[in-house]
Amino acid sequence: MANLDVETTPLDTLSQLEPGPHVPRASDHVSQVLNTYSHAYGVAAILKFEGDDSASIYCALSGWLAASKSMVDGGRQIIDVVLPGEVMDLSSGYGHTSSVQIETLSHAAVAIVPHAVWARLRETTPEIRSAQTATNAVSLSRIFERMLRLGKGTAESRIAYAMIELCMRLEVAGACRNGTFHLPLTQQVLGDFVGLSAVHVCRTLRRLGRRGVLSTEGHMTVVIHDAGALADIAGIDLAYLRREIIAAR
Amino acid sequence: MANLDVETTPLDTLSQLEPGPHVPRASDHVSQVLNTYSHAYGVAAILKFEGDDSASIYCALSGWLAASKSMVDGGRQIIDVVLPGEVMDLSSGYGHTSSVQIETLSHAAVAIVPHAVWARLRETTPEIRSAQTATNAVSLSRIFERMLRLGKGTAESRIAYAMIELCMRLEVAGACRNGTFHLPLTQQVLGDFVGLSAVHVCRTLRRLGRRGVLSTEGHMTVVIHDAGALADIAGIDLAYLRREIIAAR
DNA sequence: CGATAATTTGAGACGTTTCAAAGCGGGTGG
DNA sequence: CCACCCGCTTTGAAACGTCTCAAATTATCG
Repeated sequence: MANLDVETTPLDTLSQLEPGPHVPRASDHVSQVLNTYSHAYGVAAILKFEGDDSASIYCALSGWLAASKSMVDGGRQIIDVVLPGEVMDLSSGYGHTSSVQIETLSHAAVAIVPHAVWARLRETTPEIRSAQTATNAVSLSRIFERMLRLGKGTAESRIAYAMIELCMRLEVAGACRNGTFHLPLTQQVLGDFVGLSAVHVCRTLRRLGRRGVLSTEGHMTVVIHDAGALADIAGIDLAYLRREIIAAR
Repeated sequence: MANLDVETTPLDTLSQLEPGPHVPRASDHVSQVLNTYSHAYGVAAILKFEGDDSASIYCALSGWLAASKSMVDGGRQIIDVVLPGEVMDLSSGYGHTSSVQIETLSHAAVAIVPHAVWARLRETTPEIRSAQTATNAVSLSRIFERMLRLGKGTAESRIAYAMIELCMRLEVAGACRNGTFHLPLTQQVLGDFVGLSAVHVCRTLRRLGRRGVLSTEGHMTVVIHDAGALADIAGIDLAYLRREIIAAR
């Protein structure tokens, strides 16, 4: 957690990236810019501390990022995760300090683009502009859904919701087929995301497993068997949620 | 909670409003626009349901508003509150549907300004533009702080944080002096804000009272006696928090 | 002043956390 | 290639915090 290995070797695997809708595959120019500012990181590398100036956007070219906050007594809450192909723009329009810490959850290639550069890109590329507007909106909606379950909501509904949300988002990037997807997270980290202890994440996951709703294989590969039941437990309507938290293409 | 009394009598008490920094007292033009679109509501009036189109901004001229979400089983979480003089712009830049419900927490005069109008106002009034940018940033920071405590954080730290945040925000509007301020909220509503049951809000408030950290008078008038102790319980640094969650003037 | 809503307090149930120990599993170095 | 080691998962048992239910008290509003 105090790891800070910054192997800032420019990444040349960018072309392998299957971009989500937020990073239109369109213009080579965009790819070029992302490539220029890309860096490779190990697991749990801290890209930015809370309180640092936030003057860049973060695009996960591969791997997962997290924006988190911590309490003095050590507890950590993950505010949002950034999946491959997604962009996190903390400072939508202001040059303030960051109220969250940015870190990698897995090995990751990250494009850290200065705001000035990104703004210029946005001006010259209408697709980027509209995509980002939509992205900001759905990000907020997702945070609100999670917040609702953090406040009112059992362990089961938090886990169920998280699985549904991550599945839907990964589908966009083609990283989820037939309800099967891999999470590069330990149960500890998943707990930091949904507001539960690692032990209770384990128990909850296994309880859902015993009921046949989902199953896990190896290190955090999840298979959703009964999406309807999972949605009931999460307390959401799948179609409504998709409209709410996935950016329209 | 199902109340929907819409007494849309245009409000002429606007001039009484002591505007916060978000609504620069400056141009009469702004006041005029707000006045044009202002309506008076009773307690618990629902201004917008979750899922409705969101094509307006909400400015609390007097009274408090809340943005909330509810679970199917009835639990409600208040995502954010809007204090007198503050503006809530859900759809910063997109014409989507709202992912939250907007309602009044008290009697309130609310300016509901269509986006098109507000956008024009923003273009012609630089102060509005920059104020709104700053407002958006601090709103997010506050939500993140609350989210952290919703996930990790005891009842005491949630209540303590809420009191500090509300006190700081009310100071801006001149509605808090020497740590004394009034909350137009029942303990039930406060519970919906901090993610606790009404009963536990009561217990926590009284426990803090017994320790001499704060006291309450009548219906939710709060007096903070020991801000330092309260900040410790909330797990924050007062100076840092103020920079983070209060818009620079 | 009476009706109604909100607060306060107690007691018990429930869900989650913590602590602890026992199984995997994957990676590394011998 | 095997054995070891370390981190992650799994499970149990007990402690803790919060919720629910219920009743008494206090405030508010008409």
